[in-house]
Amino acid sequence: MHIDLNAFFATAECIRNPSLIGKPVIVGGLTSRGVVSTCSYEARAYGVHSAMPIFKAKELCPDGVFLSGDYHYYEMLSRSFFSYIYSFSPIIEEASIDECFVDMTKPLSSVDDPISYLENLRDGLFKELGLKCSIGIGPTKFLAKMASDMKKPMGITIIRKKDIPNMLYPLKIGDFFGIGKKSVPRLNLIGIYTIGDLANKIATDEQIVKIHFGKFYDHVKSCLLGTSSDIVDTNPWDPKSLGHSRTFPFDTDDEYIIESKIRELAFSVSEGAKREKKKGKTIQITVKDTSFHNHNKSISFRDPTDDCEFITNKAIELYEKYFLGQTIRLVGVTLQNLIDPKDSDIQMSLWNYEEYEKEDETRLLISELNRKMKKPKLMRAKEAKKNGDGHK
DNA sequence: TCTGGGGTCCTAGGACCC
DNA sequence: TCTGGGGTCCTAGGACCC
Repeated sequence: MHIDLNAFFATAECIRNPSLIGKPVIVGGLTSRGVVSTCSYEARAYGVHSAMPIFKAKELCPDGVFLSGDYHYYEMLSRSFFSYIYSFSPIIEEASIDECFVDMTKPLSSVDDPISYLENLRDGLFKELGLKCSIGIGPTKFLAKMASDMKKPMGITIIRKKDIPNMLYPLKIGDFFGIGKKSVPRLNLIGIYTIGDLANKIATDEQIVKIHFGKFYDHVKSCLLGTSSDIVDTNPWDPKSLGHSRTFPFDTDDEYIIESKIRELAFSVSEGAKREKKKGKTIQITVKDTSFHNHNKSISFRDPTDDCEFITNKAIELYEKYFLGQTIRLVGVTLQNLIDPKDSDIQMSLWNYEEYEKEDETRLLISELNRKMKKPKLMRAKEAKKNGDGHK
């Protein structure tokens, strides 16, 4: 089973303020550069949707109720949601704040009428917590996920293996979970507009589909056959990276403003790492330029860190080295290659800390030299070409 | 006063090692 | 006379999801 809360943040606001029920509620960043996070179905009727700039939502729905959101409150409600689901099955994969996969093999095996059982689950959630959900049932996580998307709000949908041609093939290719808006035009180019077209193309010209999807191909094929994973992963979230970023109210090249923000972000990142009991080997800074392009610069170390000062200094060094003077829209700091310090303590103690430092310095020196070497070489080649004496 | 912030995973090239 | 094969790590960029 895949279960998805409908318009979660907007519904959450209605729960604590019932006077909002029935109104177009729009939750999102209320700054000039904010976007819609979630909105109620009443707001969707005006054409408002997630990720839409707030200013546009205000144009479409001037009388909407605009709220900035309260993530801690949503998190709390989310915990209650999962607790409720745990009372049906202990095998749950928490996929995000408002959705999860649940292994219902056992609970459903002793049930005569699965639909009324699921209606009961859905209505109980609404009665107990005021939350609305859509439920999808299938033999794989993919099919359950696709099913829960089909009837919103409060829908219950079953996709059996034999239903795949009837229920999935007519859908637009962009509805396939994992195929996004960049891939759609590329697939259109080879005549794939629907999920059925994709299945057909695999049957008739497998090679071209393989080239398009790369490593993703095997997964896509198994999804269409109804043989992709049905394993509900109960492991708690184990972060691989932790980062924070901020969009400035105005594009800026002000070194003081940007570096102050980097300090704040680095502090939050360090706190987050400590909270999660993680250390990272790589520090990355992200910059979004005025044309919305992202640029990342990162540096790695032998010894993982969660140290605020270290992260701050490295992030600022990266900024000054690569972006100083440039006008930017957003800056971010991320700690990557996270490891559990417990796992590396043994290895750490085998080494002398100063050896680590020396290694880092040596490595930095080498990469620095390489960078310096690279340019002149290229320039030499260019000059040689220009002078027509390349063979010299 | 025009488009957030949190993540995951994949690709691809280069340096380096044996 | 004219350049291996296998592998890891680092870095940058990008697609995708909620």
